[in-house]
Formats: sequence, C-alpha cells, structure tokens
Amino acid sequence: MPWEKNFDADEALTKAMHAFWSHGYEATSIADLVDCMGINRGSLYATFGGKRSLFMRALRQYRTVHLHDWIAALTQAHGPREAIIAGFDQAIATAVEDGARDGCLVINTALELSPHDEEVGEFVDNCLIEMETFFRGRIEQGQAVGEIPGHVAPVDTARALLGLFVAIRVFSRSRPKGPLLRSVADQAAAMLR
Amino acid sequence: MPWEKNFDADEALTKAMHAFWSHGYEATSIADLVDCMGINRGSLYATFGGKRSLFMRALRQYRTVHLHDWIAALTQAHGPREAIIAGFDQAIATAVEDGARDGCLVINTALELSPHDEEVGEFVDNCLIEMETFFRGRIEQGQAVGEIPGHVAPVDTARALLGLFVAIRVFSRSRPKGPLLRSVADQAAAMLR
DNA sequence: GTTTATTTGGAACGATCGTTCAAATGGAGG
DNA sequence: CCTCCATTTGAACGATCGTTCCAAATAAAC
Repeated sequence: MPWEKNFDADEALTKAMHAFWSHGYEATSIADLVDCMGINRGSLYATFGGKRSLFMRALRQYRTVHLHDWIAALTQAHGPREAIIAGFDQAIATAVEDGARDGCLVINTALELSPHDEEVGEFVDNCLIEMETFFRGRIEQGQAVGEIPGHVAPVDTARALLGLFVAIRVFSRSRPKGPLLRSVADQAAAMLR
Repeated sequence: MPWEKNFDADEALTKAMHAFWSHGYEATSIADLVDCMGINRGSLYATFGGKRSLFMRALRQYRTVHLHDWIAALTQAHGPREAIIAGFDQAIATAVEDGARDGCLVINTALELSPHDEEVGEFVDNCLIEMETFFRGRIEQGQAVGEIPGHVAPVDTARALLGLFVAIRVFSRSRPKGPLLRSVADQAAAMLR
C-alpha cells in the first residue's frame, strides 16, 4: 500500500537503535540498517533523514526507554536505598543471564563519538548528569527516611556510584564475568552503609 | 637511503597508536595513518602488514608503555597505598591539565571492538586483569606493612578500584570535569581507609 | 661502472561507504 | 475511468574504504 507507510517508524527506530547499540556508529552501515530495520533505503532517508540524524533519534529513544523509564520504574518500585541496589542488580542480570554484550548505548557513544562531536557530547553529558542526579536524589531521600547513614556524602557518593555503574556497563561489553560484576556492585552497596 | 628504512618504525608506530587512541579503530583510515605517521602506503603495508595488524601492534605498544611501564613506575616510586592514589591522580591530571580527551586506548577498544573481535577481546581482558592484579597486589602489600586496614577485602576492593579507574578514563573522554573526576578519586582513596 | 637489493611514491584495484533520484505502485478522490 | 500523490523500489552517484602493485630512485656490493 504505497499511499501510506507500510512499516511502523517507531519499531524500525528501535531496530536501528539496537544495531547502533551493538556495533557502534561507524561500524553500522546503511546497508546493515536497511537489512535489520526491514525497510528500504528510500524510506530510511525519507523518514529519518540520514545516518547521523537516525542515530540521534536512536539515542533519544534510548534515553527515554532505558534511562527515563528505567529510573522511573526503579524509583516507583523500591525504597531509596533499594532503588540504587536494584539498578545495579538489573545491569548485572542483563549482562550475565541474557548474555548480552551490548553494555549501554550512551556509554558506548561517549567513548566513540563524544570527544569529536559536540552535539553528541552534550547529549551524552546530559544523560550522565541525569544518572548522577538519580543517585544523589536517592541518597538524600534515603537519608531523610533513615535508610542511609548521614555520614554518606551525597554528591561524592553519587559520582562514585555513577562511576561504578559505568564500569559495570564497560565490563558487560568487554569482560562480562559474574564475579567481577558482583564485586563492583557489592562495593557500590557498601558505600551506602 | 633506499637500502634501509629511512624512518623509525617504533616512532611511526607511536604516531599510529595516538591516532587510534584519539579516533578509534573504525574512524581512523589508512589515509589518516599515512599522513600522521609520515610514511607512504607502501612502507606501511611492507612494515606493518595492514590496518588490523598495525592496530594490534599499537595495542601492544600501548600496553608496554602505558600499562607495564606505568605500573612499574608507580610501584617503584611510591609506597603501596600511595601508588594506587598516585595512579588515580595521574589519570586525573592528564585529563584536566593536558586537556587530552583520549582516555585509555585499552578501554576505548574494549567498548568498540571487544564484543565482536575475539583476539582483541582477549587482549583487552588481559590488560584489565593486569590492572586488577596491580590494585590487589598493592592492597595486600599495604596491609602487610600496616598502611591499609585489614578489614579491606583485597579482591573486591581491587575490582571496585578497577571500576572507578575505568570510570575516570571514560569521563576523561566524555565529561572531563575536574570536580567529577576528583570525587571519584576521593571515593577510591576512601576505600583504602 | 655495473649490478643488485630495497624503499619509495603514487597510480589503480574492486568493494563498500552514505546519499540521491527517477520510475513503478496502487488506493483515494473526482 | 482517470488523475493524483505519497510511498516503494532498486539502480546509480561520487567519494572513500583497505589493499595491491609497479616503475622510479637510491646507494651498497661487486
């Protein structure tokens, strides 16, 4: 039916996101995208503008689904301290159980493109800040309800937790061994005691 | 002098290493390498075999200079506890003062190539293990001389330190802000008290 | 002075890159 | 039934990719 799109743009975008997620920006060719998205070149350019623009939209979709929605779900389902711990546990579970070696699209992109692409760099920056803010907010809330001791410095600890979380995503992609990830997460939890 | 190479292969390799370090494997073309190494295509292929093989040699040179020699210098110049702290401080200094947004070639490569390239993945693995072993060795030595309290768990702490160090390298490339890096390093130091 | 061995510079290869474009499609509206 | 038009389709573009190859250049070896 050529008079209306015969594919769902959001579904196609999700497939493109996973391709970029797994292989990175440079290593994902238009031919790869056309294959995995199940649409043709013309539709890709008509709908998404081009590779670069498609990548930015994939990044935005990732932030919505795997950052905003993820943070909201953790905050809603757990108490302050447990929300942080559950976040780490989830990251480990997807790496070990699912065997997925994709890590985190934002962090993969931070290393591949941030130093030489201002727009991407700024976007990635904001995502990292949002994660840091999530950790800090949970720490402060946990202290308010007495779950987390007062001697824990919110800002410094949030940044260290962000660091350990980033590390788990890095290891998930390069050295996804359970004991290593477990040790890191345990030390993260120890920071909240 | 055509009967012997008129360029220093090791110097050329160092220049190639910095190109890969800054831009990654995929984004560094042969033309880029020919330019920055100051040699011609023919010599590049005759001396280094090709892009992939040149990259592996660059990785090995990086490990020697920026991992082995670096660990040796820290171990020789500082006590056990201070060696770890000095390692973090150095990483921060190169990121903030020099303004270098290159991070660490091993970690950059871990994210770009490890999941889809077995040989690279194994090499990167070994580098990460060597760093983890360095941290663990310094912790144990520090406990032997009474610098580090006995309640610090060597293996878990070494892995967390590795994680925080990786994070500093990631932030150096994507969000090289002094306070962020400082917080992470301070929390690393706090793990040894 | 001729030979020989090796490097050099650059042309050229086929493949693939991201992108563009014109022709084919087929229901909707007149 | 015909026109319209958004969409699909795949061919084709020039550029660049990694790689190969060869003639020119050079100075040690004879």
